[in-house]
Amino acid sequence: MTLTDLRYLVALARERHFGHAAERCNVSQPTLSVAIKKLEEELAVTLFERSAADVKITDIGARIVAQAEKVLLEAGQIKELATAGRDPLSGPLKVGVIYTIGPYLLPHLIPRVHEAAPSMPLLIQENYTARLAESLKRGDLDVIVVALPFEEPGIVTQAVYDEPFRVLMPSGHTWEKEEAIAASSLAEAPLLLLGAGNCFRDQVLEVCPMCRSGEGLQRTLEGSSLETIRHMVATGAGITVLPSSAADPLPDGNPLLRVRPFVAPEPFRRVALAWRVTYPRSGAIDVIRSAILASPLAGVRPVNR
Amino acid sequence: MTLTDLRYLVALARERHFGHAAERCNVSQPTLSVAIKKLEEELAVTLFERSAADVKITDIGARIVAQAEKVLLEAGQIKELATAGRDPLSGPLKVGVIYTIGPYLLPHLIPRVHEAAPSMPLLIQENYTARLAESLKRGDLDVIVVALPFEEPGIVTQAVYDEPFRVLMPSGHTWEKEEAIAASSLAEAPLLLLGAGNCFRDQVLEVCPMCRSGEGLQRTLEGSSLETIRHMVATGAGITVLPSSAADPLPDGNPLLRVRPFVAPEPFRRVALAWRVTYPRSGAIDVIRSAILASPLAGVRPVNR
DNA sequence: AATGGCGATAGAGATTAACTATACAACGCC
DNA sequence: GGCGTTGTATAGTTAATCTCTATCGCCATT
Repeated sequence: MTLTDLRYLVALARERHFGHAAERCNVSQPTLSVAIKKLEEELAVTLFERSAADVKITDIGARIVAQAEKVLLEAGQIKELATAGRDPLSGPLKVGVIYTIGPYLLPHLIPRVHEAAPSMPLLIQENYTARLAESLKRGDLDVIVVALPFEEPGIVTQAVYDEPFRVLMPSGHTWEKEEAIAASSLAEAPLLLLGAGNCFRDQVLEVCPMCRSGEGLQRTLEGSSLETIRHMVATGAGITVLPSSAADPLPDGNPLLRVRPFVAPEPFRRVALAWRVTYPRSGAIDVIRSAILASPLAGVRPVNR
Repeated sequence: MTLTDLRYLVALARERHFGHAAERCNVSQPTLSVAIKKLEEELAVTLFERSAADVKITDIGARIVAQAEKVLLEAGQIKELATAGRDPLSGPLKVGVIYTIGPYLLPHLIPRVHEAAPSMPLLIQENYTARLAESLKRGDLDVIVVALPFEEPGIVTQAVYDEPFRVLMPSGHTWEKEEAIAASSLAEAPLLLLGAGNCFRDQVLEVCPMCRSGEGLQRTLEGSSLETIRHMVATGAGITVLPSSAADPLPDGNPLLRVRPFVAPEPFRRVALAWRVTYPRSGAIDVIRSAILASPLAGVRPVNR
């Protein structure tokens, strides 16, 4: 029993004439005859009474035809689903973003994606890189926004932008009069850092290797966020390093805080998109990338692909 | 897209492993691989993300699989319908009976059929032979009970029983003292007859050809029934001829009526079943025949097949 | 760098589906 | 009653499709 057989069956039930039904199915009369006969043998029931005068459907035949129509209808739905699903910009997209990017990127990203792909709602999760990577590999996420380096088997990445780091200090700090800060000097001040698991923490420590050893001078704030640290800096608890998208939007006239760049070469992080090599909706990822690049993130430099 | 493809699809969605899914479908892994690939091409959507680690279903794939399961379920219903319909004794049987048999046969027939084939309800219609024949050919009836001769293209008949004719007369009639009545004498008395269209009327006139010409002596009662005629005979309006199944059950002590046989050779009618040569439920017809023969119809003689 | 698991691909063989041509059955017509 | 017409079934051939075995290639792991 195949869907073709069922189509023949339904056609014959409608036409009550092998020749006409065959014509409607664009096959020859013997083809349809044989198919019906085989179907009757397979089901071991007589579906039609053939006589010279006409073709009559049996009671059981009529019931089976009705069921066959239902099958064909449901099968047609598959094609409809496929047609509807063919557009990579339709259907929800599950996006993951690391904590140190989300709050600054998403307010810009979301409306832009909505405009570019109105029927692609975003399901967003913020988390650590490691957690995002796991979700991505499991299929719980479709694409994630992380900082490089990021290498995972089966995952491809595409750099989107570079983002320089800034030094954030309280007003009145001794470095306030400097134009730019040298990375090496970070070890001198109490440096407030995010907890382990945040890649940004590691990147900052890489900028200033001495900070790692100069124990006591840096303080790790578990379960915290950049915003929390910013407030702590404002109270004079220490200094910190922020990505430009988090640091630069601060009103320069903020009475309690001062932002300074690093001396060249500026340390920076490279932000990238990552997805499974096998992920089929590349069009959706393109939209995300474009929307990120269209977002006004302070200080960032696009990376040419 | 075939039902087989959909079975492969559903299996793969369940197993998330080409090899295992193929095994479950009793085919080789390449067979399943190719089938899925072709399905994806036909639908122009990616249903699964393949990677070394595992097989993930896409969102659109999951929706299509759900739909495919629905299709397979409905298709399975076809087999169930066929299995249920394979028994010729299941499902209603549309039976036609001529007016001069119905009232005497059906009260016996119906309970016997119900006992022999409980899941075969009878849909019964009484009518003239010509009307029954038409309905039978149209397919509105499955089998009819008529008197022979009955010849129609595409229709087969099977004699069931012979039924002798009786003379019915009011008490006190001059023939009351006769043991048996000669057919030729019928022309002498006012003979009450059914209206045109009833085959029994023609059969009676054939028994007594003189009645046709002896005008005035026979009276045609249009729109009447044997029972009505019986009552008229009781009032002394004339005599009539009845089939034995209608005449013999009359209590012989009935004060108003007398029943006499014809002198040999007794005239009789041959009652038969008729159905389309193409009708597939011959088992159902056998049940009807057996039930008729098991019915206690007064005076009838079974006809060996 | 080697290995093993897993899906994709290639090529051969077998099955099946379709066609054309024709047989066969039934009915209607002359 | 023979004959033509109509309509379905059958035969035989060809083509498409399905499925197989064998093998490749990729990737992740040891």
